[in-house]
Amino acid sequence: MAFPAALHDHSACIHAALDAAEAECRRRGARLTDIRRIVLELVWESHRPVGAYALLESLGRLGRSAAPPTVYRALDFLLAHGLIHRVASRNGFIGCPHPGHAHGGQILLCAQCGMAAELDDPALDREIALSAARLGFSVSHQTIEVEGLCPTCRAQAGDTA
Amino acid sequence: MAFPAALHDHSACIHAALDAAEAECRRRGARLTDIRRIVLELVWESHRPVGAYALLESLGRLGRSAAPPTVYRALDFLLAHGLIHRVASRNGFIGCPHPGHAHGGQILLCAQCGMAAELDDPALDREIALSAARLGFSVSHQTIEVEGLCPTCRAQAGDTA
DNA sequence: TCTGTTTTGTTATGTTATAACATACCTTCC
DNA sequence: GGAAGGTATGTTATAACATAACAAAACAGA
Ligand SMILES: [Zn+2]
Ligand SMILES: [Zn+2]
Ligand SMILES: [Zn+2]
Ligand SMILES: [Zn+2]
Repeated sequence: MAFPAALHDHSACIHAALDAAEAECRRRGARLTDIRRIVLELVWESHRPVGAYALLESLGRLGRSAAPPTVYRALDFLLAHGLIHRVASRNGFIGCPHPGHAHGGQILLCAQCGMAAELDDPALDREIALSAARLGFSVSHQTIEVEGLCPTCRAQAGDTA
Repeated sequence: MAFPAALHDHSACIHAALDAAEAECRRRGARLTDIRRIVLELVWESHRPVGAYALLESLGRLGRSAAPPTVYRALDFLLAHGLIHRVASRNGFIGCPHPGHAHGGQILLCAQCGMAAELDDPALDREIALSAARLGFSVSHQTIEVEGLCPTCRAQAGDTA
């Protein structure tokens, strides 16, 4: 899962995500309604976490103005079916590039440009489960949010390490 | 860092935390004022994450009623000096049992009883840094919040695994 | 004591999230 | 087609979390 480059064909990202979502919903017998699809599309407008109220405004700009519960319900649906991840440290949401494929949320966040990417390292999951087990704790769900500098921003800052 | 047992001498936890905080502030030349000490004590009232507004109410009950900024300022101070950790997924705060000793936030949260404990596994930090580096990402700060069942609650649920 | 700095108080407001209930919309079975 | 039951959305209000901006007080060093 590479970090998104500053410039890339982002419409491809959106299309891929929407297609994957359709497929996943079909597979699960879940209904990807208009509102849900639109919200997912809006979440995918960038690779940065988006807040619920920003989505609300975007909806308004599309002539689909709504109240908070509408957005939160759509987000809940998308979360429940693994189509987006919640970014707790930012009160925001990002699209998941590979729904269906089981994985906990391991998210990299660039402090400079705000871009997010998934780490998705199974060794990490294992290490956490193992480490927790040593304390007698059994893991059901984990949130990993890592802040730092993305490759692009490091290069800009002259970080050659 | 063991998971706190359901029944334990919690006044000892509080005393130890307060003493450690005094020491750490002395060492740093930071002023642990009345309000800050009281808020820290209130954070330590349990091993569960506490919200800012719950602290506000507790303060009121102590006859020390205050407005939100007072509590948030105290929390900011305690965070800045590593005396508490923020639990992003719960909008809450827990006391740090070993301030001074550098460590990222690795927090275990029991879904049943709500108790929290720190994992504090350096191997985990290393694995994250390494894994991120493979994507060209340099880590500055990480939030790990793991939900699951604590030993006590597992036993209660009959989980023998 | 004076002076500058840090801390706390106070008021107002911004931001994020949910409760509760009404309405509309599909789906299935008759 | 029409009723019944479930699912989804609309709507209003409010709860929960967090900060901006400025005033007053406490503190520390000269
Ligand atoms: Zn893209
Ligand atoms: Zn970046
Ligand atoms: Zn304790
Ligand atoms: Zn428990």
